[in-house]
Order: sequence, then C-alpha cells, then structure tokens
Amino acid sequence: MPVTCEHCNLGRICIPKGLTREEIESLGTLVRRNNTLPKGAALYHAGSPFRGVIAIRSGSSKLVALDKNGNEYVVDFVLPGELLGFDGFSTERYRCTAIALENVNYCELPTQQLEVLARDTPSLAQVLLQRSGYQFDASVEKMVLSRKSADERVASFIIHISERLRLRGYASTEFRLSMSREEIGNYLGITHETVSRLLHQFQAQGLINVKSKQLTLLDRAGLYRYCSEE
Amino acid sequence: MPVTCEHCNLGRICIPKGLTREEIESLGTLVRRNNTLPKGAALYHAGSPFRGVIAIRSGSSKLVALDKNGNEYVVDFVLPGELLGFDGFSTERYRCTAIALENVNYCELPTQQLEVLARDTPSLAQVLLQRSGYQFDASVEKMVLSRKSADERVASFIIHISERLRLRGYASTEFRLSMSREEIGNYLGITHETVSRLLHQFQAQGLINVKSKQLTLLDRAGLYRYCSEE
DNA sequence: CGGCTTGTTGAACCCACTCAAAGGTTGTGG
DNA sequence: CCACAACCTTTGAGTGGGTTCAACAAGCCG
Repeated sequence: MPVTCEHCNLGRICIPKGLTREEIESLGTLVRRNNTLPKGAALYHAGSPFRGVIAIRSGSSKLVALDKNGNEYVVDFVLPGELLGFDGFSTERYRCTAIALENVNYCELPTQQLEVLARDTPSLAQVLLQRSGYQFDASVEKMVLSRKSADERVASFIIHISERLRLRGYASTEFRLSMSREEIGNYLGITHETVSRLLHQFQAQGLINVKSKQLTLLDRAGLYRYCSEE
Repeated sequence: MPVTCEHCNLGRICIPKGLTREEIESLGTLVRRNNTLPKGAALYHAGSPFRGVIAIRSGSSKLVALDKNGNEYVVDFVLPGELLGFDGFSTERYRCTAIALENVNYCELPTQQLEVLARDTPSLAQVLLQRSGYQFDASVEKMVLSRKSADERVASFIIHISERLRLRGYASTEFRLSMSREEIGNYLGITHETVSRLLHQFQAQGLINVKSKQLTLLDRAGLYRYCSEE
C-alpha cells in the first residue's frame, strides 16, 4: 500500500482532520512524503525562507530560538504526529531552528501548494488557523508554567509529554525522553542540575522511575498533585 | 464621513492590510464597528464561545488566563490598533479573558462572516494566518524574556511598549502605562515590588522619568543596553 | 475629608543557580 | 571487541537575586 495521506496512520491527528475524503486525496498529491533526516540535522534554520508546514511521522525534534548574544532557547519539542513550521507564517522566514533529536521521518506541505490549496479548499485554511491557534494555547500554558516552582515545572513536563504520547497512541507510562537534561532544563527555564535533582526526588518518592533517558510513570496522580498545588 | 474600514485610520495596521480595495469594501460591510466598553469590563470571557476577531481602536486591554487554582496570569497587553481574539481559534472557545484597562472603542469581525469571507477572499485567510503567526513570534520573544533577569525584563518591557506605540503613530517617548505595577509584574513574572524598585533605579540612572502611571523615556539607548547584556 | 486601593521602601529569607568534581553513557577508531 | 574520548548525568556546598512580609506614603473616588 502506498504511503498516502489517505492511508497514513497519522491521519486523525495530522492536517487532514476535518477535511473530506476528496480534499484529503487532493492534499495527498501535493504533500512531499517520506523524507528522512539523521539525528542532529536541521529540518529548517532560523532566518531561512518559509517552505511550508511539516508533519513528524517518526522521531522527534526540538524548536530552538537564538537571541542576539547567540544563546539557545528551547522553545518547544515536537513529538511524532505533531506539526511544525508555524514560526514561519508571519514573516515568511522561520523564527526558530528545528533540530532532529533522533532520526526523523517527515512529510512536507510546501507553501506554493498551500496557497493554491487554501484557495480551493477553504476548510484547509480553517484547519491551519485552528492549528495555529493551538500554538497560541500552548504558549499560554507555557507562560503559566513559567511562574511555577521548579518541581511543578518538571512534574508538569512529564505529565504533558505523557499526555501527548497517549493522544497519539503511544505508550504513555513508559517512554524515552529523547532530549537531554540540559534541553529539558532550557525548555523549562531551570538548570540541568535542578532537572536531575527533581527527577531523582520524584523517583525517591516512588512517583516515577528514571534510568538515563528511559522513564516509567508509576504514580500519575501523585505526580499530578505537584502540577499546581497551592 | 462614515466610520468604514476603508476610511479607518487603523487601516494600515488592522486586518485590511494586504487586501485589495474591493476586498476592504466587502470587509467593511461585515464588521461591527464602533463598540464601546468601560474600564474594567470584559471584551470576552475565558470559556465563552469564540465570537470573532476584535480590533482595538482606542484604549487598551489586558489578556488574562486563569489556572485551576484561580490565579490570574497576565498573558498580554493589547494597545490601540492591535488585534485580539486569537486565543479562541483552536477550540472555538476563548482561552483567556480580555479586560479593558481603560474605556475602549473597538471593532468586531464576527466568526460567521469570517468563514464566509475567508471562502470568498482567500487573501483574508492568508492575512489571518499571518496575524496568528505574529502571536507565535511574540510568544517566542516572551519565552526568551522569561529567562532574563528582572532588570532586563523591565527594560525590555518599556522599550517594547514604546516601539509598539511608535509603530502605530503614538508618542513613543512619553506615554501612560495604563496597567498597574501588579499587572506589569504578573506579565513579566516578577513581583510588583521588584517592578517598582527597578523603575526607580532606572529613574535614578537618568534613563527614564516615572510619575505614577506617566512615563518619559529619557535615554532609549541606555535602557536598550539593559535588554540583553551578557 | 476619610477610606481604600495602589505604589514605595526596607530587611530577612529561600529557592534555584553556580561552581566543582565524580560517575555513566555513547560513539569511534584501532 | 576493547579503549579512549567526548558528552551527559548525578551529587554536594556555597552564593545571590528576587521573594516575602511588613510598614508607610501617595493617589483616587465616594
């Protein structure tokens, strides 16, 4: 069976959601499917021209922004089945750099096609606007999180990753953190030492099990209690 | 002269930017113009159904999110000429509550019209996607800011407000901070005491002049030097 | 004018950072 | 397949920026 949008196992969560069968078929003819990149490679670079929206089929990625002093800021992680590229819509150039955290397989919906398609398929515009809105919602959550203490941040991070994996049909109580402690800390606005300390504190409390990058959720409710107690 | 989109002094920065004359005219027939709300009133409430996109014509507003404990988080300030409502696109319900910081006059582009219009006017979808993308860019900037020290945050805040006012044709070196110290601190992720201390430190250094809510920028370059020194 | 919200200033404290050093893991080349 | 190097992770001890708590001053509105 060919790898088409119609038969893709990401169908329910990727762009096609909300489109008719016909629309998905015409979408399928425009998408550049089955691209691969090795760990550490960039899906796109900050400042380069907007190419389109990308869907991660397998592997994962981080979205990093650089400030004028060259400091890296991890803005987001992208898990399998999730979209990226929304940081290129406003200025036609990407605001961030997207780096593969492990080997990735992805699909690309090029801009030119996107404009044509949005004209012929009004619901695609709706879907894209909706997805773009998700980004805003996510940024609100992150803002709220950035006012919390370090343990709340780490607890929320684990729960959040777990939820996102579950939503996409992956194991949600036992998974691999493909990013380093440094990257987690950068993302959460704390140091990697603090991340390490808290992961081991949670383990000592029997909430999780960590062995290097492998994580097992033992007591979701217990961990959840950390996510915004008074 | 009637208050139409075509003749609005916000034309260059509001939604119409990028649309043709004909498109602006048809937009004008759908927009609900010249609404007013008193200080403290809500333009919309978190959880209520998405009504559409709103453009502030005069006055200003804050966008606040509530967490499950009822804590308020100031997510953004909206100045005259700026748009709000993007927090409603993804779930069809607003994620945040928008409160007027002073009496506001605003225009509203209702959803139903928006869908009709997006079908007939592909470039409107483009414009909305672009505006939605701006929101993402802004959230990246905020994330970067949230890793900085308190003085960098306050300095950046002043510069940022000033820039936005300048962009829209208002005085950029002498203006009123329509929000309280508490709200600034909440927005920046620091306490109101720290905001107060830093404003007065900047004044002591001759960078600004503050008298209650009135602010004068004396040394933009000097202030800018705070915005991300090593 | 009086009461109330908002803003300012001081002093003590605490959480997360910094610095440092030891232990693990991963990948590469001999 | 082992050895080495580079990187990542863990753990400890001391420090500091911003918070907290508290008291007072200044606007603001009835």
